[in-house]
Amino acid sequence: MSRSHSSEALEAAERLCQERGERLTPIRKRVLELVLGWDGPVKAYDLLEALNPEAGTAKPPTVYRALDFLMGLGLVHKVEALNAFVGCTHSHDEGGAELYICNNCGSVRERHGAAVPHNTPEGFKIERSVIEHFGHCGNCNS
Amino acid sequence: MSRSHSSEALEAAERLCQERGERLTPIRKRVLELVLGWDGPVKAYDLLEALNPEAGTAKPPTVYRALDFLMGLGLVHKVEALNAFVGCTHSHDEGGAELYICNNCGSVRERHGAAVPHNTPEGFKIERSVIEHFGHCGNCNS
DNA sequence: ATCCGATACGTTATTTAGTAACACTGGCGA
DNA sequence: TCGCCAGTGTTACTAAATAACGTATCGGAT
Repeated sequence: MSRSHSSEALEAAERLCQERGERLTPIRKRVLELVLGWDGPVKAYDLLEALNPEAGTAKPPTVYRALDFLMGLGLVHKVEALNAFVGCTHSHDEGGAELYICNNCGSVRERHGAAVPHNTPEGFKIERSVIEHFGHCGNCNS
Repeated sequence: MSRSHSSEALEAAERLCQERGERLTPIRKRVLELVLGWDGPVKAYDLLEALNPEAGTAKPPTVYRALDFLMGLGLVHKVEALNAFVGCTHSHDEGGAELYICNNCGSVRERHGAAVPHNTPEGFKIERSVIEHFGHCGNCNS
């Protein structure tokens, strides 16, 4: 399960913030750690709960604001079909990710770059794509 | 705006139900009509509202049940990123649709068949794909 | 120094989405 | 005619997300 070292991702986050003149505040950092360390996609309210003993009594806006910020940086993606969030270690530059989500173990694999639609309607200019594949990963269907 | 004749789609729905031994009850039919006739993706609670003067006081389960049924038949798709629903006139057989949604006018175009991912993780078996492109349609970006 | 504006965070409340659980009904086959 | 069952009604609740406004903190300009 995507439990890759989050420490390097955190450093990447720091760097990214520097570059962009953004601030990786304690809350944002903590949320990022939680998302990265989570076993599969994580719900906002689960994050909230995880956040709470340690951060007083955080409320929904707190976690949603942090998530929005991190998504803006491309460090976190939302899984639209699950209303859940996944961390991203690639430090890619924009251009939506393509997600492969295992229904069995919850693991998420991420791919980038243009599974270019072959069949775009005449004149349609794509600005954002949501691409989420659900199924069974190599471990779970063997 | 996808205001194509819904009458033929309704007939197709009738046929489909016959084939499968399902029943296109008044509520289901009415919901399908509403979705097909709607200007762009429609929210469940807007359907509920539209349903209400005419159908007594429908409650959420009523509309969600109808939508689930219609999705099962492939006559309605959910736009995951919007928590909204769109009608489908293609009478295709399964195999998730690929949606092009205009951020400006709300129109939705639908495509089928395999924008086959070029980059699937080793061993991953896809069972369901959510593919939603947002941007501007030909009418709106010209 | 201190004032200012901007950014982030706290807090309350509300809206929007979706489902669980159970009761009722009407048709249809045994 | 009995009993099943799919469909619907109904109540209540959980989950997801945001609006609106108040408060704190930091950095730069005066």
